[in-house]
Amino acid sequence: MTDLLGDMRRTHTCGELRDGDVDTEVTLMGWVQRRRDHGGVIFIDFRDKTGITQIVFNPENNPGVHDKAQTIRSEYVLGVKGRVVNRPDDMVNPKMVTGRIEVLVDELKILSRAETPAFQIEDRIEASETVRLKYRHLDLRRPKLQQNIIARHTASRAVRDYLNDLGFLDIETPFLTRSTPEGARDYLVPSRVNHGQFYALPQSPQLFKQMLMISGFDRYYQIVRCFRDEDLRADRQPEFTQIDMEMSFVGEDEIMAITEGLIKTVFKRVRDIDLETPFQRITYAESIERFGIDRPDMRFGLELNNVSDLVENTGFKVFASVVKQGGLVKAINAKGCATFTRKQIDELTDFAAIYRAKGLAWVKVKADGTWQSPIAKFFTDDEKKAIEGRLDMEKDDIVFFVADNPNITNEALGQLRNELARRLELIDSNSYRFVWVTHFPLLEYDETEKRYQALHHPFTAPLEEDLEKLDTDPLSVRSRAYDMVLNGIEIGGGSIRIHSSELQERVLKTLGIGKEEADDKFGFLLNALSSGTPPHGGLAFGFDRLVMLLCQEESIRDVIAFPKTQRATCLLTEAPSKAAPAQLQELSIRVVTIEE
RNA sequence: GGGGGCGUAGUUCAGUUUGGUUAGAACGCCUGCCUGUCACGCAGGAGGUCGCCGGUUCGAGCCCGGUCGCUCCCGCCA
Repeated sequence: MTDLLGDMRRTHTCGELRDGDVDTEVTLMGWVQRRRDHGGVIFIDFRDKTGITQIVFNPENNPGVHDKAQTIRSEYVLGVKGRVVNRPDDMVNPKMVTGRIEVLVDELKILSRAETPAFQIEDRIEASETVRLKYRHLDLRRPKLQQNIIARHTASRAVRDYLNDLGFLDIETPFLTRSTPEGARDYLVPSRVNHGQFYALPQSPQLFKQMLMISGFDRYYQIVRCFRDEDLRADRQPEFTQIDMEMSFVGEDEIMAITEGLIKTVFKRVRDIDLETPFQRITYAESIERFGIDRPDMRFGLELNNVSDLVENTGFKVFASVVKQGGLVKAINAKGCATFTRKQIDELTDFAAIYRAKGLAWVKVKADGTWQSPIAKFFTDDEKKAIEGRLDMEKDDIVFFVADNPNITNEALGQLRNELARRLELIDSNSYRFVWVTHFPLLEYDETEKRYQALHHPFTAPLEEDLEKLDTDPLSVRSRAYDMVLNGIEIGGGSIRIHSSELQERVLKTLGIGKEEADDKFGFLLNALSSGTPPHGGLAFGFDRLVMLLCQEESIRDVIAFPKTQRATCLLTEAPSKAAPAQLQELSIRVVTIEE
């Protein structure tokens, strides 16, 4: 079985032959998609990553080859040599781009036999995620996944071309690095030569890229793997890829312009879609006010309205008491949806409850303009009139209210807005609406740890004009952070960084990180910051998410060649696995079970 | 850590509400026939630890308890 290939070499791919190739002698290599044996003539759909060409074995043409072809089964790997011929006029297959031709085979090499695959290699075949991940090598043969992986490559290449042309340098940063206390849980790697000590895999190259700016590299990028040991989602994997960028001597406007150009280039190259730039910008405060969440889907309306001031003294105690305790009452008007049934309203109430809303009040406007609602009796005519005016309520509308603390009201109603849009089919899946969300708060208060935390990360610069409030009213300080949001999904985020060691120490102090701890954990950064640091900032895109949206997939697993399951395992390799005792011995590690 | 969905032939599923003879269908697979199909067709056939463990029962795919796996979501995570 040595050198089955012999001197046979591929001359064409399975997706490229057309009318113009008729009478050409060609050699194709690929996999058997499907075999149709008519007793006499045998047809095979012959597949490689570029497409499918029908190859034909005719006993009149070559009896020996035809006999051999009878043993061929699905997923066998073949090399075939033959002549491109036109199909008879009434046998053209308009569904295939190669459907006007076929290859009449003279020479056949069975390069590899194959067990019957666990599932058929076709896009229309539905296999469970378990089966697909266990046989990932087969799943990856399906045309859709092949297109996704190729689109990923095209996107990656477009990014590199674009940034290289703008003078960005691709610089690698360490994977074996230091644990940082802020942010997500780290993946740890034990050190053999330093017993009892651990590296952390990077959650992002944040500090290294800032160090590179301090070193004078000006413009840096990297398409880089990052690691976070947190629970998974459809759009979250424990290892994921970022387009990581950083620039010196720039402000928000230059970073946004360059990254808009980047996204424009990627959409053009991968999907041939022309995006309009610059993208719309709104502040965080405006986003929360109008959409309830910081990643608004701009493809539809259904905006939120604050009615707190109108119901502060209403007879409906739930609303009044929420407002008096500093909460918010906000509402959405679903125009013309008074036809919603009790069941539909209950479903929406359950939906809001996922986001901790304790209830979902509603009002239908009847044909005569009066309210149909369990809470109608609590409102005076003046109050009703004021609410109707604020929400533009007309007959056949239904309005939903959430009353709670600001976080819950905004989140629950913002999510309800998305859900209503899905149910009402207001979303055009072919539309791409980008928006920058700017001026995020610098800090948030962590109730469980009783301290402030950086919303973005501790190196984000505060807005100059808010600096004075850092000590007096830290939560009102806005930052120079920005997110790029596409169709309600955050695809990238970044900020202008702090470039003075004094300000950095001050922010760390506000975060409850004292001088000693700061020196221990970020000493190298503070030291570097005081050695001549250019103003700088950057941004990182979630590359997997971006490709997912480009490929119109629902899960990033479908744009990652070898993804992990929700329990962070790999069904193909069965990672993670136990370490051999000798390995643990070398690392000076003993595994014990700690009772909770 | 919590909530929802799923787990039955190689694959996708039905069957579980109301426990009862030999667990079905489609696709795939195997054999035979078939010279123009392209989701080829026709005839026949093989194929099952009903995820796993335990319990209830004369009897469990079906009821109960536990457990494992896949998945969606909340928390967590940018």
